[in-house]
Amino acid sequence: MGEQERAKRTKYKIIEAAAQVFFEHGYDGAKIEQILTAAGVTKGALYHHYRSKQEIADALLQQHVGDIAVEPQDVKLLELVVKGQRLVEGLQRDAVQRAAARLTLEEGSNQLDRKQAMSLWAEYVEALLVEAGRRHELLASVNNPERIRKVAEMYVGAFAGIQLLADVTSEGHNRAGLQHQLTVFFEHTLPTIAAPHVLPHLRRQIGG
Amino acid sequence: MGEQERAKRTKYKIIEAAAQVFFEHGYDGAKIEQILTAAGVTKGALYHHYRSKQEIADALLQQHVGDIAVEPQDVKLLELVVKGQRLVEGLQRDAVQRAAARLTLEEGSNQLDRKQAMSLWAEYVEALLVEAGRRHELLASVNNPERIRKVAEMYVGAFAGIQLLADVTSEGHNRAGLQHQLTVFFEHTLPTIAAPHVLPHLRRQIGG
Amino acid sequence: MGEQERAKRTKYKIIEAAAQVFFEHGYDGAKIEQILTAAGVTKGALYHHYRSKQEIADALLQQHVGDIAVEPQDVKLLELVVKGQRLVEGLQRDAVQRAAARLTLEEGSNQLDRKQAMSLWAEYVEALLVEAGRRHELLASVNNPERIRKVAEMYVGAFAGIQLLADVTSEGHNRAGLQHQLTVFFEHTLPTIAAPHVLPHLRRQIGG
Amino acid sequence: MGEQERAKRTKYKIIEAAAQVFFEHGYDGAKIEQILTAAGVTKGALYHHYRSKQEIADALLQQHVGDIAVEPQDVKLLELVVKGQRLVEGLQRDAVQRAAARLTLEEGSNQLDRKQAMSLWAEYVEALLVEAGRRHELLASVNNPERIRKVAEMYVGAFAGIQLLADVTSEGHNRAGLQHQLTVFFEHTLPTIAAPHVLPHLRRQIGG
DNA sequence: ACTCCCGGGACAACCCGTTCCT
DNA sequence: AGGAACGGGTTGTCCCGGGAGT
Repeated sequence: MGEQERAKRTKYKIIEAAAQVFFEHGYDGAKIEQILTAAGVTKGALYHHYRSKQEIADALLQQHVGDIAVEPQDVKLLELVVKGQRLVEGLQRDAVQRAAARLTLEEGSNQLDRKQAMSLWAEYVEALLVEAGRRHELLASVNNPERIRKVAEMYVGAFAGIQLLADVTSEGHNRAGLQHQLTVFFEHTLPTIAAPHVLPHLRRQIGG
Repeated sequence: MGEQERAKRTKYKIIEAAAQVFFEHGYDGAKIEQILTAAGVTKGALYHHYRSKQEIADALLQQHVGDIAVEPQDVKLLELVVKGQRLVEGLQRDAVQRAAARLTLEEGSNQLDRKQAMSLWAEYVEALLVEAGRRHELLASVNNPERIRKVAEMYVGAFAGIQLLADVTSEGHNRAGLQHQLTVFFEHTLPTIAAPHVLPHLRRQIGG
Repeated sequence: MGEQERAKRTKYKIIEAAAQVFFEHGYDGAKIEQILTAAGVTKGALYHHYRSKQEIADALLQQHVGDIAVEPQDVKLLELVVKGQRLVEGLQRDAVQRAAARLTLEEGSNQLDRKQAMSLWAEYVEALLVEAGRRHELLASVNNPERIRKVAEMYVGAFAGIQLLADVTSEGHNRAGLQHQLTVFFEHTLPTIAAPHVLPHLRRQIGG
Repeated sequence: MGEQERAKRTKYKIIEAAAQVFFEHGYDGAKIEQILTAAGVTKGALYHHYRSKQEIADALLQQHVGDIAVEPQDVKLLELVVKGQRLVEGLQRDAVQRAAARLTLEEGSNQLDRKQAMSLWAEYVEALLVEAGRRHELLASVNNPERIRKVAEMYVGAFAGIQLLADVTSEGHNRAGLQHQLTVFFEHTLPTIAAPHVLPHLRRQIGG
C-alpha cells in the first residue's frame, strides 16, 4: 500500500524530471543520466518503471492528452478563445505540457505522431468553426467549407508558432508574455473571421 | 585549380547531404555516417573540409542568411508580403533552407542562436512596420510603438508556425500548400493592420 | 509446520525451474527473471531461500550428487554397464540431472569444478576396472595400471560426449535415442576390454 | 594498400584474442573488454571491423570451417584415423580451433548451429564408413546401413567427449595428452569395426 | 515465516564524433 | 582524400537488497 504510494510518486518524479530535460534538450539530446539526476532516482528505479527512454517519452505524451475540456458557450467562437487560453495557461504552468509540446513538434523518428497531433488540432478547430458558421457567427466570406478548412489549418499553425516564439522571447517562463501574445493574435485575426455582432463578446473574453 | 573546383563541389555536396539529414532527424539525431552516405564522401574528405559536426551545421546556417533581399516597394507593407513569399518559396525549393529552419528552431545546445534568429526577424518586421506607419499605411489603432512591437512578434511567431505545420500537412513537399497557407494568413491578418487604402495593393500581390 | 511444507515445495519449484533454464541457456545465459517466471515465484521469495544465483546452481549440483548407487554384481564390469544405464536414464527422466550435467561441463567461473567432477568419474571407473582386473574379467592386454588409467579416462570422455551429442541429435528428449547410443557404445568397446568369458553376461545386460 | 595490410592484421589480432577469451569463458562469459585487452586494440577498432560480439564469434567459426582436407588413402578407414589425428592436432596447435569447438558445443542462442555441426560430422563419418564397407574393410556385423549410422553417431559423440575431457585433464595444453587419448580410443574401438585384414594398417598409423 | 514490490548500482554492449597516418 | 583506429559516453541489463504487508 505505502509501497504503491511510493512507486506512484517515483514514477511521477521521473516524468517531471524527464519533462524538464526533454523540454530543454529535445528527445535525442536528452540523456538518461540527466533525468536520473533531476529526479533523484537511480537507474534501477527508472528502468523498473519504464523499459526505455522512448517509453518515458510516450508516458509523457499520454499525460498531455488529458485533454483540456472547455465548457460549452453560447457563442461558439468563445470556446475557441477559451481553449486557446487554457492551453497557453497549461503550457506555462506545467513543465510536462511544455515538454510534450516540444516532443510532438520534434517527431521522434516517426513523423506520424507529429502529423496526427497537428491534424487532430486542425480537425477540432474546423469542427468548431463549422458549428459557429451554422450559428451565423462567421463572416459570410469565411463561411464555406473550403475556406473554413484553410482557416483552421492556418490557425493551428500560427498558434503553434506563437508558442515556439514565446519560449524564445521570454527570459524566464514569463506568464504574461505568452498570454499577451495570444491576445494580440486573437485581436488581429478574429475581426476577419467573426461576424461583427459577436466580436464584443469575444473581446470581453480576450481582454479578460 | 581544378582542384579548387573539386574541393568546392565536395563542400557543397556535403552541405546538401547534411541539409537532408539534419532536416529529417534534427541535429542530435543526425549521424555523421548518414551524411557521409548521402554525400557519397568518405570520412577523411568530410573532416578535411569541416572540423566538426557543429561546423557543418554552422556552414549550413550561413548559407541561409544569404539573406533574401527584397527590392524596395512604394508601399512598404508590400515588402513584408513579398519577403514572406520569397522565404516560403525558398523553403520549398531548397533543402538547405529547410534544414536551416529546423536547426534554428531547435537550438543547437545553445538557446542563444534560436533566440537571436527569432529576434532578428522580429526586429526586421518591427522596423518595417515603423516605416509603414510613418507612411500612413497602418491603421491608427496599430500605429504606436508598443503595439507595433507586439504585432511584429506575433507575426514572426505565427509565420514560423505556419512553416512547421506545412511540413506536416503536406505529403511530399507540396509547393502549393505552403503558399496557399501563407495567402490565407495574410488575408486574415493584414486587414487588421493595414490602412484601407493600401489593402487593394496588398491583395493584388497576395493573390498573385 | 504446514509452513515448512510449503517452503520445501517452493524451494523445489525453484530448483526445477532453474534446472530448465540452466540446461537451456547455461549459467551465464540464464536470467533470474526466467527462473522466476518458470517457477511462478517472486524475486523476494527466491532470495529468501537462496542468497544468490550461484547458490541455486550449487543446490542444483548437490541434488545431482545424490549418487546413483549400484547394487554389487558378481561380474564387476556389469556394475560399469548398469551405472552407465542408470545415469543415462536419470538424464532423460530428470531435468535437474540434465542441468547439473550442463553446468558441470561448463565450469562456472571456476574450472576446478569441472575438473573435479570429471576426475571423480575417471577415478571411479578406474577403481572399478582395477577390481575387475583382479577378478580376471579384463583382457590381459588391458590389465595393467597404466593402461587401466588411460582406458578409464577414455571411457569417461567418450561417455560425456555421447550425452552431448544426444542432446543435439534428438528432437524432443527422446529416451530411446540415448539409451540406444549407449548400447552401441558398450557393444563396440567392451570386446576390447573384457575377457571373453564375461562378454555374454555383459551382452545380456546391454541388450536388456 | 599498407592500410589494408594493417586492417587485416588487426582483424586477425582480434580473432585470436577472441578465441582465447571465448575458449576460456564461453560466449556469454566472455567480455568485450577482455578481448580488447588481449588483442591490444581499442573499442573503436574492434567495432570498426565487427559490428557485434556475435559477429566476432561467427567470424571465428568461419575460420574453423577451413576444413581439414585429408589426402585419399588406399584403406578408407585410414582416412578416418588421419582426420581424427589432424583435428586433434589442430585443436592443440590453434587457439582458434579450440574456441570454435567450444562455441559450437555451447550453442549461441541458436541450438541449430550445434546440431548442424554435429550432424555434418556424423554424415561425414557415415559416408566414410559406407565406402569402407563397399571395400570390405568393415566387419560383417557392422556392414549394414542401420548399424553404420549408429556407429557413426557414436563415434562423433565419443570423439567430442574426448576433446572435452582433454581440456580438463590437462594442465597446460599438453599435446601428448589428447593425442594419446585418441590413440587409446582408436585402439579400443576399431577392432570391433574394422575387418581383421586392415587392422595392421590402422595400427601402424595410430601408433605413429 | 514468507511474499512481494520497489529500488540500487555495477557493468555490459555498442555507438559515434573525431584524429591520425598514409 | 581515404580509411583505420580511438576512446568517451550512452542506453539498457541484471543481480541483488530492503522493508512493508499478510
